[in-house]
Amino acid sequence: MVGMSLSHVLLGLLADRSASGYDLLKRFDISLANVWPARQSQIYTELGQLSEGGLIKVAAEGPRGRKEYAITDAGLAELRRWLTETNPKKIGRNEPLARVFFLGVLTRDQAVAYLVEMAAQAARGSDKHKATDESVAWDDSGLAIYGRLALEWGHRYAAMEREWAQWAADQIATQ
Amino acid sequence: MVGMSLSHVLLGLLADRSASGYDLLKRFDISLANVWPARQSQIYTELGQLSEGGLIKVAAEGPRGRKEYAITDAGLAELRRWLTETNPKKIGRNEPLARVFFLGVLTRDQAVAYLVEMAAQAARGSDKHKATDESVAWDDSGLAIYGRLALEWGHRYAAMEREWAQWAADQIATQ
DNA sequence: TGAACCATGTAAACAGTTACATGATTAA
DNA sequence: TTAATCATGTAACTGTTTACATGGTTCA
Repeated sequence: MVGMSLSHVLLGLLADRSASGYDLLKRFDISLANVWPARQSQIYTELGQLSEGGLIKVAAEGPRGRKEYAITDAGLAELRRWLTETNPKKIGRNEPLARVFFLGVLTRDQAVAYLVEMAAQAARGSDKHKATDESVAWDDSGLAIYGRLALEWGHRYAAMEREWAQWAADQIATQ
Repeated sequence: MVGMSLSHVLLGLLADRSASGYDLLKRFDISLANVWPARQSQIYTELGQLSEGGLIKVAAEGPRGRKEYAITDAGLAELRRWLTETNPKKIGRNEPLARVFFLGVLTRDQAVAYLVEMAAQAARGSDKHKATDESVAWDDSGLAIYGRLALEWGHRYAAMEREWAQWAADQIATQ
């Protein structure tokens, strides 16, 4: 097990259903893009390593060199071990918020504009969430059930950020 | 300019006040640890590169080989350029939330326990924020003013996550 | 027949973490 | 005198991004 997190995310997606690298890439885009982004090259590399390590296997080959991967028993055990016996590291990087610390080097107008833009971005995020919610064909698989919980998190996050950014812009503007 | 983000964060801290690598390391811990963590080795390496690039300079040398860095005019210009002319990438990794997607491979009790622990963690985060707020000697520098806004963000974030996790645990438990 | 999409793979560069390594100064 | 703190630096490794490279299949 080389990559500690992307590898487990891939195991999680394959636990829901077998898929090719290409399928997984698209599934990332609709579900995990906001919490664990991954590039095409990284996904293919990681699939190769997981396969070599016996945590997934090529279950079928299709046209255009398509390889459909399925999780193995060892992979499922590893996924469960990761979820129950290791702690997620909670610290995450947040560039938009990191920038806020340094707005003091700009003019007040520029700082307010930055915060207003953050609020607008959050509002746009809300709309996008709503659209995703309506467009995704939710089945009753575990991934769909928990994916909807995560979507609700995104909804609340966007609302919180919009309100905070409006409040912050007001603090600076009326200071 | 090699590192795109840590380098700018260091410029931002040095714009507030000159400091040594050691000082910066501690300032990270109290202010930026939750939005842009950085290790000692990374900070020292980056300071070397910024210095080589003329964005900061050694303003004074003290005991034990201490080097106090100060931002240069070029560095301040670069910081402003970064803040006003480039867009922050908003996507960030969130491992605790990423794991939520895959709770379907666990038993219901295990999944609920995971969400309850997330709520507890968020509650502990709230307490820690309050403690930080009270312990930090806030001056009226730009960094202090905007740092307080970021602290309020952390406060609201923790409250949102606590409420969401409680709601989510309830959804699964009573399903 | 050409555009859109399906599908995979590698190499180089960059960013971040862990581990190692050293030594001076201060305060109890 | 010894423990805590101050202070810097490098090497190896892991993880991520960008760029390059190739070609098959489907549908209008």
